[in-house]
Amino acid sequence: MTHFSVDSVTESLRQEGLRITKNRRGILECLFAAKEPMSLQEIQDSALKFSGTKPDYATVFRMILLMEKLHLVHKVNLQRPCSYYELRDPHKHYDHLICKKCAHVVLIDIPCPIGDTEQKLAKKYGFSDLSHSLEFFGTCSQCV
Amino acid sequence: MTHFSVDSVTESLRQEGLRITKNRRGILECLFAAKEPMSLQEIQDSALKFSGTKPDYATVFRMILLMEKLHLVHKVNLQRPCSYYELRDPHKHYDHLICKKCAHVVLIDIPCPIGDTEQKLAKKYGFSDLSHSLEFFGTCSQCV
DNA sequence: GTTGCTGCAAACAGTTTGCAACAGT
DNA sequence: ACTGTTGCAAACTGTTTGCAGCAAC
Repeated sequence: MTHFSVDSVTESLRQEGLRITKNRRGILECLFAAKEPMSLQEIQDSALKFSGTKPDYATVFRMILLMEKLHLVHKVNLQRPCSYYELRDPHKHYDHLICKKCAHVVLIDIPCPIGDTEQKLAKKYGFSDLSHSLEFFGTCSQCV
Repeated sequence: MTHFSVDSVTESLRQEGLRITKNRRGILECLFAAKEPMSLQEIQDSALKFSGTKPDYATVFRMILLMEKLHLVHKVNLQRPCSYYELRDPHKHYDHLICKKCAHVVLIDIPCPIGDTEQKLAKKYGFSDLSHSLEFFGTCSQCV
């Protein structure tokens, strides 16, 4: 199993029969360089820095859609008007801490507190195949 | 402290200097009758059954906006194209379990698994005034 | 009577699509 | 050469606002 990187994702895309264009490489590189989830707009602007050409908004949209279907990218609910996306290594778990004032997003790295709750819920409510989305909101030290 | 009900909320609104119109009463009644979070569209349609007149979409929008500001209503992230809202008794806690197939929403009534995680996070990341939003997704027994 | 509420209709913003030209394989 | 990808521009959808007439207080 390879390390989750621009190259490994490129390889996954190629396996799907997809073409690796300058645009797509740029988008991938900017996603891997990102420190926080990005909007399509931000990805578009940032991709320019990586590939030298600014992909069309629709191109970014279609690329992200594609990656979402392949579970390489995930939509994060930041309670803002547009959608934000981040790469997801399928072997890791992600929860967020979001500042309500400056909108700064921190990836939490304490053990996920959900633990065996999912199994309890599955049993109690007759659901299967459970997953969850957990976001914390608060005020960061800069904004107090 | 009064029971959370159409009347208690009506009273809160009145205290804010707001007028209680037929529209507003209808919207309140339909929210209290709701078993799941509702979209503005659904609220508009349902209010008709309660007050006899169908409020304009903009009226529903402004009423919900108002109630959101007063923390009487909360937006729920169901990962669908439009927003969904539910009443919130300020003294209760709400987490959801959502079926990915039929979109059925269940309010969870097990103790919230987040427990003291918020305090830990506050300490570790220097955040204050923490809250969270937690949604579980899965497949309900009808949809397996 | 005053002031807030409502319906209407138009403006907005983010998202999504169709299509002809283009580029990766 | 073939077929997937791109940019452009337009269509869509949900959200938000301005305003004149109406209704609660």
